[in-house]
Amino acid sequence: MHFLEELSGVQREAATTIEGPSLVIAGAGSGKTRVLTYRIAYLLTQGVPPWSILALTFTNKAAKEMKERIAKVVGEKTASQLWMGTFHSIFLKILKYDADKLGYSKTFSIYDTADSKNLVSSIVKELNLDTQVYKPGEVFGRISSAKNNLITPQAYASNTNLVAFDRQNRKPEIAKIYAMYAQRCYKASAMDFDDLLLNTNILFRDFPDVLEKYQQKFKYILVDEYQDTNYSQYLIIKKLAAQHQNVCVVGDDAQSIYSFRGAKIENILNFRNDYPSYKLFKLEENYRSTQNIVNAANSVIAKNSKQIKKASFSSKEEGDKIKVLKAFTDQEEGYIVASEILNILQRDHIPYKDFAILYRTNAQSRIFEEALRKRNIPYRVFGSLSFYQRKEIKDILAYFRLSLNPSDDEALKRVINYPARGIGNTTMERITEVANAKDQSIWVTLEGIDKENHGINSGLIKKIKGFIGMMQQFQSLVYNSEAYDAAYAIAMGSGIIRELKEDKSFEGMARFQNIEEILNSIKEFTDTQKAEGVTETIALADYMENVSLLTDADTQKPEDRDKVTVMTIHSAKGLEFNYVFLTGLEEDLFPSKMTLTSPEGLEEERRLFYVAITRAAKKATISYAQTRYKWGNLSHCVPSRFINEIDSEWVDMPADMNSSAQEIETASSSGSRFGSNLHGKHLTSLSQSDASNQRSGNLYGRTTNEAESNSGDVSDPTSIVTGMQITHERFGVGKVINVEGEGQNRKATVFFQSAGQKQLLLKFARLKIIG
DNA sequence: CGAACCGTATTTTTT
DNA sequence: ATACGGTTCG
Repeated sequence: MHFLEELSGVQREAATTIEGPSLVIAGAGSGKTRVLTYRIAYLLTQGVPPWSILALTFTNKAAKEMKERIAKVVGEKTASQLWMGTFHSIFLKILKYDADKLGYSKTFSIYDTADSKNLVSSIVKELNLDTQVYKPGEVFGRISSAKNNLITPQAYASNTNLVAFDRQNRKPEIAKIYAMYAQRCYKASAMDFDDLLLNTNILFRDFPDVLEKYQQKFKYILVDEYQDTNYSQYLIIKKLAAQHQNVCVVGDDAQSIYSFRGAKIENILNFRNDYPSYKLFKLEENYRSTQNIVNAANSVIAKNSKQIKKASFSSKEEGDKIKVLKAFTDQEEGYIVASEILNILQRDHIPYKDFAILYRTNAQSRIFEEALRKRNIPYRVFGSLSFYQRKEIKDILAYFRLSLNPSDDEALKRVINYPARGIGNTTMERITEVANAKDQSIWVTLEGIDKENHGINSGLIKKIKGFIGMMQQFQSLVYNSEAYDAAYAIAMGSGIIRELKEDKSFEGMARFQNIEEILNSIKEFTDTQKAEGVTETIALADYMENVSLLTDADTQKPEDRDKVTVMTIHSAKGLEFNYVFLTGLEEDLFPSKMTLTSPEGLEEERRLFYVAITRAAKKATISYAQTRYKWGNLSHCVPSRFINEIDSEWVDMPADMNSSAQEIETASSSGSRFGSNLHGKHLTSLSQSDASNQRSGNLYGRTTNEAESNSGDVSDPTSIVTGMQITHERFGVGKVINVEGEGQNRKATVFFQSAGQKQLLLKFARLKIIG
């Protein structure tokens, strides 16, 4: 058990105290993954069979990495027999086995968020309700949080609080929508993400023998990121652990950032009440980050009221202070961050993968993508438009789903007229109406289209029959062929391949490649399974089970190994990087405007900030922009309160933290017309890293004669208007995006081919109009 | 039915 | 800015 030597005193105790309930409070970077990994390895070396260990992680990636580390200690074969994965994937596995007990098909589908919202939307329309009032996303949110609190439609309708709340919000029909939604999912033999947990609870409640089977099976239960479990998850664990009580939960209340998904920080705070005989382990030493980073993070989180007391500290070097970068525009923020990365790269010769750019919202990714691409810095964006959310991927997966589960109405609606086969909206509306009236799936209704045509003409019936015939072929394929063969036949037979091949546009070709990629991944999946010793035929159903809960963070291609990571703070949870750029630190963006309605909301944003900054091992850099495009127009930004909440001891502020409005004023009233470094600085305000800018700080500092000798110069600022092409004496060709202000204060936002977006005070700008 | 056009809402975070 | 939904015309 040499591996235990890699653990510190507390870590080792936490890893080897295996009997009874344990609560491990693990601060950021305190080696909690290591503790979990070695605890499992330790259990295995003590003779505990791998299949009696249940380890629940927050992401597939975390599970995969942990499994690999365990495999190194105990061997591949043993590690592969562990029950380790996300809540959703583990309970999907359990539900697959007993789905029929709950009245679902064994090949039930999984509705992703988009499917769920579509279904809600069609129910809202069906009930003749206003979609402006009953916004699908919002209604689905209500449904989702009800499910995560184990509130069934019946319970919802009779819960006076919920009903009163909805009535107050002028949405009294939500209970009804929820009931219909649940019914439709059930009829379609489909579960949404929340159902995977809810139905597990129902299975355990209604089938005590099943519960007992798993209670006995799982002698040791481990839960990672316990602070982010919701009530539904909490109860599953409680039930499973009831017999052996060998439950070890690991978490950090300071890193609870998923309350919007129903996570209850109370779960970790109340552990002591649920398991009074629990043992507490506090991992307080941060082995990841420098002292400066840990101190800065602590100084901010101290502003929160709800927390378990712990003293997080670092014994590593002091390190650099947190650096704060100010940018004039969002574009410039991208430019500065990219420059800074390039600087460090050139100075230290370190790999790209040491860097991460983090932000609050996915919408911010584009600017960084552009900036990195311009500088040829390889990067990988996570989230935003995940591979599995792309239209073509969802289309082909819908064919697979419908082949496996003909009741899957959402899949059917997606594919019946893609590629176009002349079965349009009117027809589908009619069919759907009949299906709903008869309380049967659309598929069954289509099958019976002959007998009672519902005002559908013979041409259409022929088309529908064609579709049915095709799907029936696919249905037999998925059961009788290997996964890849079936998938390939469906891709061809459905006409998807033909459709995409015809599209010669750049996007069309990309879509075609994506289809190829998914087919390859199926091939890869079957090959891996075979390599792992599975001898039966690998069917498409096996692949679908595997793929339905994957996110793009789970799929790393070899060529992605050394790239700058670009992602939201939420997805960065659990990861670490030497250099972290925490961007968009502006009020209403981070903290997000949506959260500022409640103190709890702000506290969660603060925890998010804590998570973000503690991702950094060596250095954390914070940036904000003074202006940013929101919904297509320029808006003014105020630096985030979180910047000021960092104890000034641990942070390097830019010389002036003024707002841009004040600066413009200073600039125009500062007297000297030329040669003012101040103007050069604030108008370009590029990074310290851009040496050429620094040196040409007085770029406007020409003599009047020189300037006037240039006959094309703009002498009258009012002659600059939006849309005009101009050249700037240093930035070159650019296009005027926006002009605002009057007289001396007139300024223009200009997009330059070479330098990106700049804001220029026209009074000082040397411009030439070229078109 | 389907392509083309127009208007509007969208940006919180994810399994 | 853009994507999506709804409307209109061929």
